[in-house]
Formats: sequence, structure tokens, C-alpha cells
Amino acid sequence: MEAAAPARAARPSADPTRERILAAALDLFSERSFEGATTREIAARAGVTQPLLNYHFQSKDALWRAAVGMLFAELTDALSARADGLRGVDELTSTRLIVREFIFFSAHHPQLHRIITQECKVDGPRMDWLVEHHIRPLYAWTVERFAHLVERGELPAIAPTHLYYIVTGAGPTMFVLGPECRRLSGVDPSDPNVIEAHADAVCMLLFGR
Amino acid sequence: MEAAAPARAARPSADPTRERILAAALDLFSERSFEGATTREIAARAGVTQPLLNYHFQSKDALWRAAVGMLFAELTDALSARADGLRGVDELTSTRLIVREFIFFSAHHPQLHRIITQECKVDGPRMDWLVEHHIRPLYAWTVERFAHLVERGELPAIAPTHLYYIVTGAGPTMFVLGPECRRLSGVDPSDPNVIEAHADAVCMLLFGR
DNA sequence: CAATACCCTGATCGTATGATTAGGTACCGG
DNA sequence: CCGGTACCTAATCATACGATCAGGGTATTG
Repeated sequence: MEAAAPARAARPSADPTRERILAAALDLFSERSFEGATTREIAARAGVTQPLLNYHFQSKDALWRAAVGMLFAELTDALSARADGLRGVDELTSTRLIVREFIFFSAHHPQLHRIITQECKVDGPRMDWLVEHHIRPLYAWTVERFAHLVERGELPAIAPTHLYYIVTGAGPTMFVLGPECRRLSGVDPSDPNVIEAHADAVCMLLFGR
Repeated sequence: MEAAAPARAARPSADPTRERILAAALDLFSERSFEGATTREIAARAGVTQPLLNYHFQSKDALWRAAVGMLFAELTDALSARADGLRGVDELTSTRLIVREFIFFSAHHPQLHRIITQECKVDGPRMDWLVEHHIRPLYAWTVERFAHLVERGELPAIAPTHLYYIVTGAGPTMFVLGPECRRLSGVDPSDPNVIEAHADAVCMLLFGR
């Protein structure tokens, strides 16, 4: 009788290799864009040969979806875990803390918004997939909370869609442009104090002092 | 004796062709990234053959610099014209109106921040050029104004670098992700009323109601 | 009217890309 | 010990890329 682990056997197990490939793919796709990242460079960074990418994943497209899907799963996990831990807390406070969580996630995973801004500028199959599989649920969830708070006068009278793009712009941009920020200002966006200060700043402007 | 126009002669004049190439290059570089945009596609959109790009500009890199430099010149012109028109106005009001001008520019030229977010994610020759030739002066100018206002208590106590990335994130993101926004929310970010509402929203959060 | 300079194209070069194929090694069940 | 399967690599394919080259057309200049 089979246990919870079904077909997946694997003696030497390819899982660690797959994960190294996915991590390398995420870095390179986010830095160089889908077309700019080459499968050879991804393979090199993962320490494998290039045809192995087509063995584990079928194509460059499928590899992209696997890598991006993994990252979105981490975001969704982080946000919903935070939301679960805040059950019973008033909606203004919990929303503020969820926005903070979002900013911390963006600081530690700038690849997420790098990829979103690359793929969602133009209609195309990858934007289709991104929006329908990952972005739309998050958007709907966020906008609903914002709408409640605006209705009750607990947030400034701004349409939720605008609030959404203000938060997803103001929060991650400093980390997306990390190398530029370091060079321009000397401020290091990977410094925990800087991350904290940025989350404070965004929350202060949004939710008041 | 030579007048102000020196070497530039041009009988049928290649200037309109050059401008069509630059416009096409800007669109494709901003949508597909530097590596993703092909010179053949740029040429096709401009209605010329591919070798003509190497004739007027020497290389794909030089074409990129010409196109991006043109766009930054427009931004700088727009902002400094606005600033000149606001001489004598108190710094809080003039800064608010300049931020509005910046948001309007970003709405009408989303290519600008699409290119910045593409090139400034990683160190490289194009980021070098962008930062030193165009971004640093704008950054210094902006940060100086913000610093004044924060010192005088006319803006919340937020470090100017954070304010810079909040404005450059919250302002343009909705327009950078225009296709996504339309699809996600039904809101059309090219609608003048939407642009106005977004500028209002950002300024309300930054400068108070 | 010949010469020249400018604008532009067709053909082609060397290279790099994503994908495929055939093969090879190691581990497990029989 | 033998057969099979999962994991991985070297060699290679067709294609698409940026760049170059040789040449053609046209209008201004001397």
C-alpha cells in the first residue's frame, strides 16, 4: 500500500538540483528579463549543463512558470500566515501590519516585482498566466480590505485601485532598484534598518502617524 | 563665413527617419528590454530596413543611448520649465506641483520608468550611463527640496532617499503596468481623469489633504 | 555635366540561442 | 547478477541575432 509519497521515488533524488536550477532561473529572469536570460547562463549558475533544464522542465517557458510560481507561493504563504495570525485584530491595524509584511517580503525577494514589471507592461502569454494565476487573487483581496477602510473613513478617500498601485509602487521600488539606490545615495536597501525605515515611511504616509 | 548651422546640410534630410527610428526604439526597448528588443523589429516598426539603424547610429547600444537620452531630455525640460514658472512660490507648494508634473509626465511617457526599472536592477554599463548622465542630477535636485521641507516640518519626518523612492514608485507604477491595470481593474490609466485622480492621491498622501 | 556626398537596401557574415538526440553512469528491484 | 529506470552530459541542429559590405539612387555642388 502506498503512503503519501506516490510516484515520486528518486534514489539520488533530483530535488536539490531542481531547486538550484529554479533559484538560478529566478535570479537571472528577474535581472535580465525572460528574453535576456539565456538557458546556458542559468545552467552555469546552477552548476549543471544546459540540456538538463529541458530534461527537468520541458522548455524555457515552463521553467519560467515554475520559478515564478514558486516565488508567488512564498508571497501568498507569507501574507496569509500573517493574516491568520491577526484574526480578531481590527481591520485597520491588521491591514497596516500586512502592508508591512508585504514590504519586508519585497525587500527580501526583489525578484518578485522585477518580474512583474517586466511582464505586465505588455499583453502577452506570460502576463496572461501571471495575472490569472497569481496577481488577480492578491489584487482582489487587497482591494477589498482597502475599500472597507476607505468606506469607514479609516483611510483617505482614494479609490482602492489607486491605493493598490501606490502600495505596490512605493513599497518595493527602493529594493527593486537596489543597486541604483546604493550607488545614488549610499543607502544600502538590504540593511535591516533601512528596510524597517522604509516600511515605517510608507505606513506613516498611508495610515497616519 | 559659416552661420550657426555648421556641418549639417542634408538635402532630403534624414531627420524624420531618425526620429521614427528613435520612437520605435524607445517603444520596443521599454516593452521588451534591451536584449529582448531586436534591431529588425525596431526597423520594421519604423518602416525601414535593419542595416539603416547601424548607418544612423553605430550600434544597438548607441541607438539605445540616443533614444533614452531624448526621453530624459524631455523629462528634464518639462520639470525645469515647471520649476521656472513657479519661481517665487513657496517651496512646499512648488514641490507639490512639480511632483504632479512628474506624475503627469510618467503617465504620458511610461517608457521612462520601464527603462529605468529594467536597467537599474543590476550594475552594468547601461546603468552606469543612465545614473551618471541623467538620474543623479534629478535625484540630487529632488532630494534637496525634500530635505528642506522635512527640516522645516512641512513634510513628515522621512529621510529624503526614502521619499525619493516612494514618489518614483507610487507615481509611475500604475502607468508602467498600464496593461495589467486595465485588465485587473477595468480602470484605464491613459484616461485623463484617472491620471488626475492618481496625482491627487499621491499628493494627498505626501503633502496632506 | 561630371563629381561628390548623403540616404538607403539586399545579401551575407560569424556567433549565440533554445531545443533535440544519443549515450553513459549509478542505483534499485528482481 | 541482471535489467530497468532515473539523472545527467557531450555533441549537434535549425534558427535568429547584431553587424558589415558592396552597391544603387538622388540631389546638390563646382
